[in-house]
Amino acid sequence: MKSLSIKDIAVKANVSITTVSFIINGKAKEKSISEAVIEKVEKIIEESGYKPNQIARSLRTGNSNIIGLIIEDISNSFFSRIARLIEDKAYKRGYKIIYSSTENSVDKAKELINMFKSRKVDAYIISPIKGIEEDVKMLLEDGNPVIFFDRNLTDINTSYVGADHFNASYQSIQHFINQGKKNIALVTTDINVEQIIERYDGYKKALEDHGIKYDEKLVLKIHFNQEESETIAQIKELFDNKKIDAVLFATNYLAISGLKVLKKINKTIGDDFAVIAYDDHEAFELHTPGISAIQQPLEEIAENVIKLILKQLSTKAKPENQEIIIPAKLIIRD
Amino acid sequence: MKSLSIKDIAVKANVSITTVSFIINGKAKEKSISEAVIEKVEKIIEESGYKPNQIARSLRTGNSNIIGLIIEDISNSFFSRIARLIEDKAYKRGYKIIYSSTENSVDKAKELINMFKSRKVDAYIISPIKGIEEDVKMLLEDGNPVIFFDRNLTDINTSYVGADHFNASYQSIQHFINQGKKNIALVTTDINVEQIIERYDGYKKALEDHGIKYDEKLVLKIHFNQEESETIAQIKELFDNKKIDAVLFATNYLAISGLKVLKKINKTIGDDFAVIAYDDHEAFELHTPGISAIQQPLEEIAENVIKLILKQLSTKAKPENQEIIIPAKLIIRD
DNA sequence: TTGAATTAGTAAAACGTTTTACTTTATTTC
DNA sequence: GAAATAAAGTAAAACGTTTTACTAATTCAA
Repeated sequence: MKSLSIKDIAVKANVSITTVSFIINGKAKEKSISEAVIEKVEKIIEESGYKPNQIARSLRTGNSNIIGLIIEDISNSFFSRIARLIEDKAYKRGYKIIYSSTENSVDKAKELINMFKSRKVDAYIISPIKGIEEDVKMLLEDGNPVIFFDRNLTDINTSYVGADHFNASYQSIQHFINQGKKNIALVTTDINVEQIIERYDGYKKALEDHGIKYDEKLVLKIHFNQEESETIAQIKELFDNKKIDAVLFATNYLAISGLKVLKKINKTIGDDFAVIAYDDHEAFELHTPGISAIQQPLEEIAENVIKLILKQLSTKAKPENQEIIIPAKLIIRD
Repeated sequence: MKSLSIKDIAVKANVSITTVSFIINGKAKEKSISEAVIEKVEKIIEESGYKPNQIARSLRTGNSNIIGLIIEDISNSFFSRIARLIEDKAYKRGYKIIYSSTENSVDKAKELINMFKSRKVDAYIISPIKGIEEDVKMLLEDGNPVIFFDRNLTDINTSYVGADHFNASYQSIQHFINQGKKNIALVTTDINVEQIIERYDGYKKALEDHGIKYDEKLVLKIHFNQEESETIAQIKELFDNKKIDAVLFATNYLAISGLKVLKKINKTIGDDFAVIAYDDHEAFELHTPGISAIQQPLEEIAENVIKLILKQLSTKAKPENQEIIIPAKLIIRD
């Protein structure tokens, strides 16, 4: 069964295609279509279950009502929760989301941008990685709304929404120091993105400000794409060989690996060993003892992202770029 | 800057649009375009960075290379992990995924189906809910490939991939009974979907088969969309007021709520109180003691879903419907 | 050497909309 | 009662592709 087209409706109603189109798009009044015709056509549409072909629409109008979302990995709970919030809010405004994961590969990210471009998405929400600067610049030159979130690329001039990673990290370390910790380790990743660097900077600055010497050996940089077993081995080595009384994990999955290590070597978290994780996780609340964590304001990030995007989509003129930095919250658990 | 069209390329190369189209689509040989022309055109395409407009393509060909994925909630790790696996495999075959969450609302699910329909997605992957039967039937009548996963709707005739919920549930209860448990509770949800019913049936049958009387009061059905605080209160009431030595949680988020209750009331899991969760979760591995869980074979589910879809997409004729039921694995943790 | 087959390519229709510019009829204005 | 305006609607172009059916020139076979 072929699906109905606007023409079928026009024939049934014995009016022109144009008239039907005006009615569908709510321009009937303004185009002076009579009340009688409007009713007749609407009835036929209703009864037949006709739905306009969005593809044809997109081709003609040049916009798709689709927003492209490019993230690192949809199976990471940080991203999937943000995605869900964004989807929700976008949906209410008639936009759909089409998403893809980059897996931190520059090539895949570039490919995705191209794919979205050829699909004429109306806007791009990107958690960017280094290496895609040129592609993003082209998008912006072509007048596409682009918003970065979670991570920023400093040499690109577009709006950004993210948490205040530097301060969150700084405060965590300060918290450790206030507890009297002296040998504070950082387990982070080797991916070269701003938000990770900021966490590192916050760590370092907090140590310096409190007169603790920064010791490179207490910083473990885990290679991004490696097997978890290897990560666990590396963290274990750190814990085994260094005198450490506190650790900040720069991502939640690293913290989870770290907790597995602790479980394995039977080290308990308590007065002589403290842990904070960046990005909260259900496992941390349930853990005994509870694991302190830095909670990113997911809802606020999603809210601001979608607000900026919708504003850009509704006004033709590109508004001023904004950098929205939202404080993250340190949740202390016993 | 307007983006390039096939016409621009044709003009630059001084050939017809048709010729360019043939070359783009790899039909040059078969349509006897000379090697020289092919090279010339390819070079121009390469240099100019031209990418065909997928919307125009879709309009003309009637397919979009997009697969619609309709799930309950992308922020649930079961779905987000499946989504990621499906995305991955689809991407390798040139398909993109467009997803949306139904939040278990029939209206939203129907709306999503319509939306996908008007976007002419090539195939539908759906974790269905009761109430959308008619809409799915229409999709099938129109010749759209539709695959259900995780949950089935028995009166709809289409392929399905899912775990063997009945047996997994049965085995869990059997495990409890072998441990000598007598008062085994089930915490489940009130959503009326097959996979949840099967888990319930497995619970009941296992009890009966082992001569334990089924006691309705030990089954707690949690309302789907309620606040977690309420869920926690209800579980707490169950634990407080009933003599229970083992609990099967029918979903991982219920198990998490349940664990929160245990933590709150200071009840420890051990010889006199056992827990199994349906669907594994990182928190369960980390928990002390580890929480036993039923692990659904995510990878295999995704694999089979995409295999069935791609098969349907490559052959015009609709292949035989298949029901692929994959055993789930009970992971015993101490 | 002719007509069939092959090679190399193209013109134009079609996909389903939106939108511009237009027509026709009725009404108002003076 | 003629000119201007309003009301009600429509024809046709355009969006950017793919694809069918065609042409023109060359080669081949007998």
